[in-house]
Amino acid sequence: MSVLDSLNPQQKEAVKYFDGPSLIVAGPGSGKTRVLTHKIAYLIKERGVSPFEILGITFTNKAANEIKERVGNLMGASTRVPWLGTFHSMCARILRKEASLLGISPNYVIYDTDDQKSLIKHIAKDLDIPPRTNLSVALSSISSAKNELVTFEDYEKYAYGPFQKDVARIYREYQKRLHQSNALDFDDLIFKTIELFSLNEGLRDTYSRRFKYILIDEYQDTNHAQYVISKLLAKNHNNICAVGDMSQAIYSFRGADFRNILNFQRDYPAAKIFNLAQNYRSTKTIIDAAKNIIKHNDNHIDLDLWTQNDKGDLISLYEAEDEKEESLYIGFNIIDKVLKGSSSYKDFAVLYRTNAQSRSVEEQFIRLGIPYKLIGGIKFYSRKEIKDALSFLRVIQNPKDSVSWERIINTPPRGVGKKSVDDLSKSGWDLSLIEQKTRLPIKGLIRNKDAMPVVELLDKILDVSGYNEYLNDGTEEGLYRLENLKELKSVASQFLTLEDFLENVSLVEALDVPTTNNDRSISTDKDTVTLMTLHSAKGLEFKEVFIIGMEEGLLPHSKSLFAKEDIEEERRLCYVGITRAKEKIHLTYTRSRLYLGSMNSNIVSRFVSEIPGEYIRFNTKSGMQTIHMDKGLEKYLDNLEDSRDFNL
DNA sequence: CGAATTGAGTTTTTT
DNA sequence: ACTCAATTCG
Repeated sequence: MSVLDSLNPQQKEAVKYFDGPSLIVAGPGSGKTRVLTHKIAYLIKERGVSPFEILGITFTNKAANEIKERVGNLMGASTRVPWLGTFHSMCARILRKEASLLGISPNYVIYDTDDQKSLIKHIAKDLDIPPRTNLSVALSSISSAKNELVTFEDYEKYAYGPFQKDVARIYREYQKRLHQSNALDFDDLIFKTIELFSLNEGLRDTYSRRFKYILIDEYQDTNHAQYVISKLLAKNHNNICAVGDMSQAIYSFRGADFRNILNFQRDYPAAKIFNLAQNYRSTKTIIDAAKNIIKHNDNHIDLDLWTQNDKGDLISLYEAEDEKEESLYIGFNIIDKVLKGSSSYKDFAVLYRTNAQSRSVEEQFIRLGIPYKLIGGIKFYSRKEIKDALSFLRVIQNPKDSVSWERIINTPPRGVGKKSVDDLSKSGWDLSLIEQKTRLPIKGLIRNKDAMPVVELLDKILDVSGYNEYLNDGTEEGLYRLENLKELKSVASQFLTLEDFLENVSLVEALDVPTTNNDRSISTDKDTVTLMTLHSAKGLEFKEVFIIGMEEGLLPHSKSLFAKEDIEEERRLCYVGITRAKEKIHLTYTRSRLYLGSMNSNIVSRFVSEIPGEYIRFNTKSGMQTIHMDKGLEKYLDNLEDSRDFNL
């Protein structure tokens, strides 16, 4: 059996093409992951390429793991799987090995957004930056600069006006302190790797020669630095395969530049283009509606998506009184179908533009007894106790890490005040001085860090620092936090070295730790409705999808209304949402809604009116009554403890 | 030092 | 409406 079997002709062509650059334009539901995995398997199995010579880059680590697993299935477990990861994880790996050439020691730590914020706050104070300076904006300016490969020297040269001049000073100092702390931020991982490759042509050549085949997924969401590094790596063999779809570019707010995909042919003139336009996921109605919306974008290359699937149901549109009724409507619809046995909870997803919208849905789902999981929201790794525990580990791994020291030097409170912190900071976090002031036996732990399993190290430091005792204060909250630490320990137990563990924690998004109303289990295959933002829905599919808040000001979001390109991105977001559904789309909007504390009356989203009327069935309250009167649902509601106020 | 009160800022989010 | 951070008070 060949790895080419079970592919359609276009997919087959895209998989088979291997000598030279190519761009695979993959519409939603067109079997993109299938093509990627089969292409890797094809190269290894039928073209005799060594896994060692293949590099695969994805948008998230989750996607990388999925591809790893699926390639493994195609190949049989004995074959080695190629390098697969994100741009960041690839660069972290290269730097871990080669960073000494840049004067960075290999035990560097990676600073996340919180670490960056506290560092920058310090800097602003020390440099006497005016107190009203918006430091978040300053930080994102620095981040954008790095994504555009602008050094602080260049930034200083071109800074215009007082704010940018301040940012320039912060940027310089920020880099200096990162270096002193032996730390890199996310942007640095890529920035420094590019720097490394330009300073050391031989090294670039080594990696570029090694990777005969480079595959990059979600190419429309790459930023400039990522674009440059992929070009550097592809220089020798020119075998770069970019996969993406401009209609699904939704991350420009993070520096992604979809012109990278539009310019692919200019950058690689020999490039062959493959279009995957057949959709296997959705009904004709859904595909047609999505196409009608996206064609309103000027900046849109028509892929002419099509499907052989049936027409299916019409798109349902519901005008609710307010957000409560909107949520109730969703809940009733779901219960009705589950009771009838035609669907189970996991077939449904509720998608929204902003996280704040999830609350009313959650409230009603809890009342109605609908199990759900909320994706996003509070991240596991940004919880206080997790950050504290990791800071303890990070100072053991890298005793120069000033941000981590400042976080835990007086946690739990042990009488180290501002003055002492200053002294310690000035000493460059001198370990003897620290032990003297805190009685924290840190030296011994640093000496023995590799002599014991990570979990044991974690247990020890949490004990000797008094952290365990500090949380064990008998409160509900303390117990919950200890529970979370247990979770962290179970993750830690999967790693052999401290370095491995810390790198994974920094680079890999929280293992699925969704909050559920039933229990705190982290198992993901529960029969629950999924609640998430449109952004996090990319790449997923559900039988039925509710997109709520189809209102001007929410989708498109009010902050996007001023610029045409921003509206176009909102439209792509809507397109992504609609194409998640296999069988049915429900759109809802409200006459008025309570949002961030004030009442708003929004008009229905322009994207709704871009769908031709013949695809839509307008649902009214009386339509709801027919569900409401249904015997099964009525009985269900009667059995609930809190059955007040269910009349619409 | 730590608790309590006030105040600003709330799009999307991965790495 | 609500969170989170910064400042002020005991």
